[in-house]
Amino acid sequence: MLDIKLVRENPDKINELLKRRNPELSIDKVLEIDVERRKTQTEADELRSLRKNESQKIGELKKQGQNTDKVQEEVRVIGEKIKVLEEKETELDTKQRDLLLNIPNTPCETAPIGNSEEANVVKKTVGEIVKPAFGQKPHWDLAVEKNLVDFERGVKISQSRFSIYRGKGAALERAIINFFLDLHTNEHGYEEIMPPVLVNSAAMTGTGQLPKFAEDMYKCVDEDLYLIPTAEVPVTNIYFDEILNEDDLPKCMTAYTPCFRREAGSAGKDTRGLIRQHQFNKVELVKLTTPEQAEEEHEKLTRDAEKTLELLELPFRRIELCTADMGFSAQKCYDIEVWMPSYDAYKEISSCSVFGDFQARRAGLRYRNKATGKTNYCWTMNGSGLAVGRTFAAIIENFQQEDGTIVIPKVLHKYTGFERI
RNA sequence: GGAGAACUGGCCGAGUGGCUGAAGGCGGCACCCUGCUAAGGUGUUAGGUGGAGUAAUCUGCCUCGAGAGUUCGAAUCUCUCGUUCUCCGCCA
Repeated sequence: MLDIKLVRENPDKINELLKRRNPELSIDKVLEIDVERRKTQTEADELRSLRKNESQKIGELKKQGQNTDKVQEEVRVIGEKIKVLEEKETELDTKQRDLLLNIPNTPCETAPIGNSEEANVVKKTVGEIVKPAFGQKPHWDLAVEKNLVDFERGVKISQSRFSIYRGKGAALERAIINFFLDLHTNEHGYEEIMPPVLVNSAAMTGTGQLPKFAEDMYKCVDEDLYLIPTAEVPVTNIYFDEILNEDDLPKCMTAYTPCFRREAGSAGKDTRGLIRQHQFNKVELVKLTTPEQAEEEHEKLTRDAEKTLELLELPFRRIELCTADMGFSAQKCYDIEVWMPSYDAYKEISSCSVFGDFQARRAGLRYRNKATGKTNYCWTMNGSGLAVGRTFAAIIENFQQEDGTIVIPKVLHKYTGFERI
């Protein structure tokens, strides 16, 4: 959620930044309501102040044993007026909040400007793309052939885009998860978190999934609970409505969870294989930082995610997303894309975003500034490190041999217990 | 699911209708004292949202789990909901 004070003070700047995302975005409507809201509040405040003072007088008069009927009646009338104003206040307040909740974050100044993914900027490319003479099979064929993933029976017990890892496939998926977690906790200094995968609407609102993206999530019928679309939601909200000490920042956390997405708008896209499933495994990285730490910590976080691919020896590249391609809550975002032979292209495998205080304002994540004693909103950022299923797909596609076997990357051997499939 | 108890500032904890945005303690911060990474003293320290001012700062209002109600006036009384603890029941 954008800071209303900032919006009020720099309306032109905010509008300009928002329009870099989408020319239709504007905060004008919010500002209109803001003016009225403040006016109403001032009126109500004055009346409340009056009531308070008068009520206090009644107390004193009663102590002196005087009759207070007349004053009481006057104050009662004031109370009625206050009630009317308070209703208006609440209404305007809600309206303003609703509008703000549906406005995306402003992209940072340096984000590449553009109106489609064409404008994304490649920042670096790592590893060589080897196109073997024999021609690699796409992972959806290879995984079925080797009985690593059972797509058809997954659909039978659930629905389309749900699948079953089995045998060495399940072992490989588990190995990747463990490898990621071990690397991030032991080498990169993250705390491992194993959070609930069902969370309430407050948490979903805190990280920006609600109210705008309600139709993309699975929701419990009888309770205020949603299946998480990413571990970002429970992990970022761990400190919901808390005030942290500056000394405790940055908070670096990593979590493996299954993730659940309805993929409402993507019918027909990536229907084959593991790329776009309704349920998938992901190891997430989340950091809560001060604004000063944010840039450096984001670079580190992105490198931490990239490190996993380097160790797996998968070719990948980092791109910086342009203003139109960034997620709702992000102000800056790097995507890491891994080489996928079946697409003959790089495919997104991790998104490392900085949210500024956009999420923290929604989630009430604050810290106490050591020098001034004042509280401040944290900055939040996250990145998947990485989508496990996509990593799985990349491994079996990139490392298949002419003889039909798949060579497992060395770093995984101690987790899988086998070196080839 | 049923019964009882509880929910107050960063934390602990007083507070049963006006003098309480809230005693006291801990923790934090500042300064002082002290010859050794100890102990002590003094002061300071909630959040939100408005208004005035270039600013330092001054000032109104709201907030004692959430919401509704009673009242001239609610942390304090009533109701609903949530959460926690204890006991009972149920349990793939």
